[in-house]
Amino acid sequence: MSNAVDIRTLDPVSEEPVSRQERKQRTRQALLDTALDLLADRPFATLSLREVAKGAGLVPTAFYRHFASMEELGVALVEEATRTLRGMMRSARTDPDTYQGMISASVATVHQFVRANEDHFRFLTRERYGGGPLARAIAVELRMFSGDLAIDLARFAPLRAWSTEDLHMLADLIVSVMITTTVELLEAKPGEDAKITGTAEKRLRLILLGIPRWKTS
Amino acid sequence: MSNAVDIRTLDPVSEEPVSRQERKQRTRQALLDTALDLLADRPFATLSLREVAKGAGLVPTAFYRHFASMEELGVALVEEATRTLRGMMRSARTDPDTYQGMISASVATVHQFVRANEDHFRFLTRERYGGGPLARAIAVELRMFSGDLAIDLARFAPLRAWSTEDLHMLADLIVSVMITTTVELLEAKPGEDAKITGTAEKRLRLILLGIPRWKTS
DNA sequence: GGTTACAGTGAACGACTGTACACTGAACAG
DNA sequence: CTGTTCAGTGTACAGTCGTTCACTGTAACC
Repeated sequence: MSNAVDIRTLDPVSEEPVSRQERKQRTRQALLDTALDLLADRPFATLSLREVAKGAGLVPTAFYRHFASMEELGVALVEEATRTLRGMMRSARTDPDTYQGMISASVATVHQFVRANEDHFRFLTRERYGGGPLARAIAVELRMFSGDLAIDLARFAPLRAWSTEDLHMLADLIVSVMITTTVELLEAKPGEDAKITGTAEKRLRLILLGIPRWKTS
Repeated sequence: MSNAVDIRTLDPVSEEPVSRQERKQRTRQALLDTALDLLADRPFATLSLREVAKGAGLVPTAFYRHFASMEELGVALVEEATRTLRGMMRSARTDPDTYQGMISASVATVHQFVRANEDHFRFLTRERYGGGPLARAIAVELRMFSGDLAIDLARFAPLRAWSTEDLHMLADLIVSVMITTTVELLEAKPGEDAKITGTAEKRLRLILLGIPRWKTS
């Protein structure tokens, strides 16, 4: 009566016997993946331990072999999505020579990363404002993101003389434009990407136009 | 054994006998109010019909006398919160003579309305990104908000020549700054208000500084 | 080769969920 | 005064929830 399946026969590619801890890590990842799937159209707080376990092909109690609670899985999800976010920031960090080059390159990077990791960005933007501990964890990460951006901005000649407070103000503003753009991309119907990225570039260009006239405090 | 209480004796102020439909409207409002209370630290989707009913002093089944489902209550909540939002927009619509005057007045209005209606703004910002039908309804409302702002902006001399597309781009940018400011206010610890509104004014000032140099398309 | 560690199973629990149904009593219309 | 309307009650049911506990089989260890 057992409908259990020998996992080793499932994937014809990996014939080598997988170690036990490797298998454990795989099911852990399966739990994270199905959770992310289920989160496509609902907030994290509505996920039940049971449906995540079922989605990963597990009996409910087996869940506890990997996470002590759903909240702990949520934290792991934040870490995973955050890794993607940091990857994006690393990709965006270039030393372009012109404003326009910097703008279009940054927007293109955001566009590319959002489209390649929709689940992660949807999760981050959803839960950022959802309240609870996840929102706080994501807020901390975004502040780091913004702080790093401020440091990068400080290297640009027109911003050399700016106070650190004003640099943070500018960085936050840019980040908020990027978040807005991300949400727009995630809610967009197919074919609207070009328009969204175009508007995003405009917004950044307008902001940067104000820089030369700014009197820092 | 009945612990029912004659409602008319509860409030010593309103002695006059209230009509039936008036009473119905009161309990309906009680349902909305307790829902808003419970939403202080969790997303709407986690609210149960039973706890909202209990919070309003009702037996679960009585809930259906007022709303066909929790989702319908959510829609009513969006309408209520949206009314506050429109009130804010109406208050902010002045014809100031200077940029700086317009900026500080607008930020002050946002500050005042957010502090006076924290529940409504928390609900709106939380559910805006929470997915589901509520998020869509709120998104529609915010687009209207942004559209109205674009029309207002069109009256300013420096923006007379701008294309409507660019005006919408600018309006969206300003709205996104206002939303960011609202979230910051709602997450602020006591005493941080001045700093937050100050930063908000800076962000708007920076944006407006770019306007004269903008070449509209 | 015998023993241990441990990922996953399956049954059971008490609490909570939305909803159906028959009801009560007071405000209302005639 | 009489009959109707209807906001609110109480009971009940079928699901789902998180969590417990004793268990099984196999990879890993000595």
